[in-house]
Amino acid sequence: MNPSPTDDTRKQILMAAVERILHYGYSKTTMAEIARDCNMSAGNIYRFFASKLDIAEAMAQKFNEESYLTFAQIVARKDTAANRLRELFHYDLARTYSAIEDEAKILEVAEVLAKERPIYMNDKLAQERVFLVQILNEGVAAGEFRPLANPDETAEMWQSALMKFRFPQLFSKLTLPKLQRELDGVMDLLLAGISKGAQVPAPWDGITPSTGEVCPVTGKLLPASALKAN
Amino acid sequence: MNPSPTDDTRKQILMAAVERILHYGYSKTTMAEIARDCNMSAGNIYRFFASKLDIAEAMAQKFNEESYLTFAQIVARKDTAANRLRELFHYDLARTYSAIEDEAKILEVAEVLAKERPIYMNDKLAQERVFLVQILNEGVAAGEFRPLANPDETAEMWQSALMKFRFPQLFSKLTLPKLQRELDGVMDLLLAGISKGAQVPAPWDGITPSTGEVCPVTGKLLPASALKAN
DNA sequence: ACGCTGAATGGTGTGTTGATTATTCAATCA
DNA sequence: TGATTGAATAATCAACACACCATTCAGCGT
Repeated sequence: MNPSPTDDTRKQILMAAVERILHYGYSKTTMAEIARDCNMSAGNIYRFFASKLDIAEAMAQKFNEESYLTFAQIVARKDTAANRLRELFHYDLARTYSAIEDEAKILEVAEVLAKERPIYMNDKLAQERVFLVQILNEGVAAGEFRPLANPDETAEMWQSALMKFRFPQLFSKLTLPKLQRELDGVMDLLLAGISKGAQVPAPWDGITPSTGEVCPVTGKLLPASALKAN
Repeated sequence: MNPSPTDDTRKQILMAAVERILHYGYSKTTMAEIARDCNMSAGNIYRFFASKLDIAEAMAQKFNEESYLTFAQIVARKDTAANRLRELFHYDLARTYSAIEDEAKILEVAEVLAKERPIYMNDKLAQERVFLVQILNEGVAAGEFRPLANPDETAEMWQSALMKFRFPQLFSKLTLPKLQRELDGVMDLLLAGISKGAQVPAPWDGITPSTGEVCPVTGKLLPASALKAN
């Protein structure tokens, strides 16, 4: 609970690592260098972090927790639920984008983490979903949105649909204004989809009328001429 | 117009290339091998394809055109617009997924093309959008959907939101049933968003009430403690 | 005992060399 | 003359040796 010396050392290591990684990149900074910055041996770092990858994860978590502070502010703000959802996603996009712009090396951390720690990406999404669900529920309670059968699932679907705007690997070469306009467009659709008058589509059974060849397993149409016979 | 000998040769080269690439992968098949299969010299291939990459593109285009045949069938089908949209995306997902499953080497072609020919990916999206716009317009005309200010833009937004389900690089490690369920969930939201009663959200000005620090440039909130001072 | 070091280890990058390969083009063929 | 070849070229790839680095742990110091 209280700041133990262990926590301090952990923080010190993390700070040294962040500084070096932001400057030289993840792969170019070595455990020995981080240790030297902290006046300790490389081996000793392992008493505080199980691996170099865990340092990257802690770094990302720190970055994300800073976002969560703002997310919390946005959630608490006196505004419509729709506006708060917009705020939240726009804030996230702008922050991630500018982080990459002026700290290009941070992209490498994101890539390493996405490849080597896919579970962390899921955790991150789950953490963020808490804020989304909160806003969604308030929007429903306020009569702004239609009743949602499963708000947590709705939040997941939002994340799915907005994936393009949340992962640097996917947008790093598009311009921010273009991304912002597109994000707005998708959110228009999603917001309309949970608006009061929206008609929830009937569950779809996936059965396809028989025109053309039908795959016996999935019931889906096959192309008129398949690359390969099934 | 008529099948000229030039077209025949082109087709022959493409067929030989497809066979080899599907079996050995893109990088492992050489122009010399393709040429040998066609009883010609490697140099001669360049009279029919400007580069090896163009062969990959032609291969992808052929694969996609097979899909477009089915897309056309789906568009022409007697069903609700909503069901046809579902059909179309489910068909595309299932076909792409199974292609990767039983022709793993095809993923390499997709990756090479995405990296070396990003423009082709845009073309592909534009080609597919034609089908989407058609269904959207019919849905509006039939009174099934609300009037759409700009159907082409709506189609773009759909593509944006469904990106996760259309690019093998993004989903190759998830299971098909999981993907199908998630695709349905996102489409539920998107369909509700264009349903008759849906309320189009008011345009958003992006101005944020002043709580916490505000970035002078974007007007967006900064995190309580930023990684780096601006 | 406990916290730490620094040498040992295995795996992973890196640089170099020698093929392979995509691509071009002057020369040949029909 | 137009279509095709195959040698020439420059770029990329593969293999090898070597250095480097993340990670471990036996032992030292406190």
